[in-house]
Amino acid sequence: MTATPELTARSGRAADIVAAARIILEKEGADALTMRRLAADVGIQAPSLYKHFPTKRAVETAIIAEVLLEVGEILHAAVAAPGRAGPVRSLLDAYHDAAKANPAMYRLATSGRFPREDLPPGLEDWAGRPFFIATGEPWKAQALFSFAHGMVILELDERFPPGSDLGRTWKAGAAAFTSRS
Amino acid sequence: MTATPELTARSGRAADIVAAARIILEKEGADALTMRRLAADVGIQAPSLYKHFPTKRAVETAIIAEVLLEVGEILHAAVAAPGRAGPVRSLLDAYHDAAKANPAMYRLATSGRFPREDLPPGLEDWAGRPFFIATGEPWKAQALFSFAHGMVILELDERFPPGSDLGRTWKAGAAAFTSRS
DNA sequence: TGCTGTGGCTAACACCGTTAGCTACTGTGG
DNA sequence: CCACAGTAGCTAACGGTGTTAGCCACAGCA
Repeated sequence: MTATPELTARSGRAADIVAAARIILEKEGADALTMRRLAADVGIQAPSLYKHFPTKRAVETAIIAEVLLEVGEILHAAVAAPGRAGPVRSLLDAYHDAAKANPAMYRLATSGRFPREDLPPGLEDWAGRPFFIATGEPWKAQALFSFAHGMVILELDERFPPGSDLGRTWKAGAAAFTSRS
Repeated sequence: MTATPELTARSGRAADIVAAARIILEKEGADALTMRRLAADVGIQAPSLYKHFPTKRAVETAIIAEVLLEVGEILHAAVAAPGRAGPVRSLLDAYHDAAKANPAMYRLATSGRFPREDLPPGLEDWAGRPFFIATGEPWKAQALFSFAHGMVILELDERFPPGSDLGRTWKAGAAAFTSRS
C-alpha cells in the first residue's frame, strides 16, 4: 500500500517544453516530434532546448513519467472498484481504453529500451501494481500484463488480420487469466 | 492444411543485399542498418541500392518475409510434435527461443506497421496458424499470440523488473491458456 | 560596479534516406 | 557488324535529423 509517487517539479520553460511535446505527440504522432518543431512551438530555436534538457530522449523520458503516473492512477482506480465482471476484466478494459485514447503516447511509454534509471524511484513498481492486485500473484501478474501489452501494441500496429473480432479476443484472454474456483 | 508458402526468388545482386542486411541486423542491430553501410558491405555505393529496391523499407520487407517463413516452419514443427507438456507449452518455447536467437530480426518483423500488402499472399496466415492449432479456437489463438509477443518484446526491451523469474511467468501464461479438462 | 550564471541566438557538423543525372557495359535485332 | 536499349554502377546534391560550438544579452548578487 505505497503512496502515489510524485514527479520532480520542473521550472517554467522546461514545463512548457514537455507540454508542447505532448501536444505534438498526441495530435501528430512520434514522427512529428522533432527538436526543431518542438522548439518552434515553444517559440525558441532548436539548440536552445538543450539549455533545459540534455537530449531529446530526456524530454521523452519526462513525458513517459507523466504518462506512467496518469495511467497508473486509472489502473489503480479500475482494480479498486471492479465491476461485476471482476478485477481482471476491469483492469484490461481500463488499460485498453487508456492506450487507445492516446496511441502515440502509449507507444512512447512502452516501446524500446526503458529509461528506468531516469524515472522517479518507485514509479514503475507503483504503476504496475494493479496487475498484481488483480491476479494476486506476481507471475500471473506479469503474464497478464504481457497479454495486455501484446494485445494493445498489435492492435495499434494493425497486425491482427483485418476483420478480427478483437472484443472476443480480449474476452478469451480475460477468461484465461481469471481464476476459476 | 495449406502448403508452405514460397518466396519470390530474387536475382543475384538483390539476394546479396538482403543477405548482407540480415548479417548487419543480426550482428549490430537495427541502428547499424543504414543504406550507406549496407551498400558498403555489398561493395557498391548507397544510391546503387535503389536500382534493386525502391526504398529501405522494401529491403526490410524482404527480410521480414524470410523471417516469417523460417519462424513459421519452427512453429509448425513445434505444434506438430508437441512434447509431454502439450502443444501450448511447446509452441511458446519455440516462439521464445526463435525470438531470443535473433532479437533485432524479431523486432523488425513484429514492430511498427505491418507491410501486409507487400508480403507473399498467404504467408501471414500460414505463419500464425500454429497458434490456432495449439488452441483450437481463433480468439484464444490471438490471445495466446498476444501473450507470447508481449512477453518477448517486454523481455527484449528489458521492461520487466530486474531479477524477475520469467521462467515462472511463461509457465503461468502457459497454464492460463491451457484448457483444463 | 563588476562578475557570474542563465537562456537565448547563429552557424555548423555528421549522419540519414533519397533523387538527379551521367556513364559504362551487356545483350539483342536488323 | 553495328546500333540501340536496358541494366547497374557512379558522383553530387537535397532536405531532413539530433546535436555541438561559440557568442551575446540580461538578471541577480557581492
